[in-house]
Amino acid sequence: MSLHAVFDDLLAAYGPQYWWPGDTPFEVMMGAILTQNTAWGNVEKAIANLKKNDALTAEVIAGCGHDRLAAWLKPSGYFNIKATRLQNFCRWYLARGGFEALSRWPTDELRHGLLSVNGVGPETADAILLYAFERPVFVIDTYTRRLFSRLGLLHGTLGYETLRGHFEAALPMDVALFNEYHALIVRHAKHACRKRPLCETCSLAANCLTAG
DNA sequence: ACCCAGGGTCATA
DNA sequence: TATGACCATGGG
Repeated sequence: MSLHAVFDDLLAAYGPQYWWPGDTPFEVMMGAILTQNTAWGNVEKAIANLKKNDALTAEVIAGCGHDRLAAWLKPSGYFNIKATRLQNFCRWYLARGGFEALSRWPTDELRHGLLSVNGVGPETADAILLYAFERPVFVIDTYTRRLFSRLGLLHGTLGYETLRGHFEAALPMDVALFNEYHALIVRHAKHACRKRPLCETCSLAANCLTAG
């Protein structure tokens, strides 16, 4: 069972996922921060609040008061921390000229820049790199660790960079492939059901879905 | 009434 | 380097 085979299996089971769920690169970036340890449905509510108030722009988020931003973010949880994180990011983003300017940065420098923002860790940075800037970076999340650990293809205790290196070495450095692969892993994980520990949709190992 | 969710930071040892 | 506390709403 190779990383290629798992991808083929997931794609056959679920079909293309058309990620990231967001209309613009900026929405993708905000969603990447808001979804930290948070169910996506709650993130959608927070993003809807921002849109309803014409606040889904770097200028508004960077410039508005903390408490007002936090109130819009309330449904996504951790709203005080996330208000600070969104403002940290937007101020960094604007100070460097916004999306067009950042699009010209080499991937390594852009990654370091993203990681320099307080509140942006490796997974958030990589999600932004892959889904907003369309760079070939493999995103490692808890679902990825859990699934491949249970399939016996890697040790879940390995560090983030080590895991990312394994995937990127074993697969072609292809944006479309990395995009689809991560999306399929999340799609597969959301199929999890505690009452039904066997995966009935694809042919992956039994018990590859359940949490814990 | 639990458990979990598409993490990250900070304080300790 | 490696744990643990903390952040917080909402769905199952």
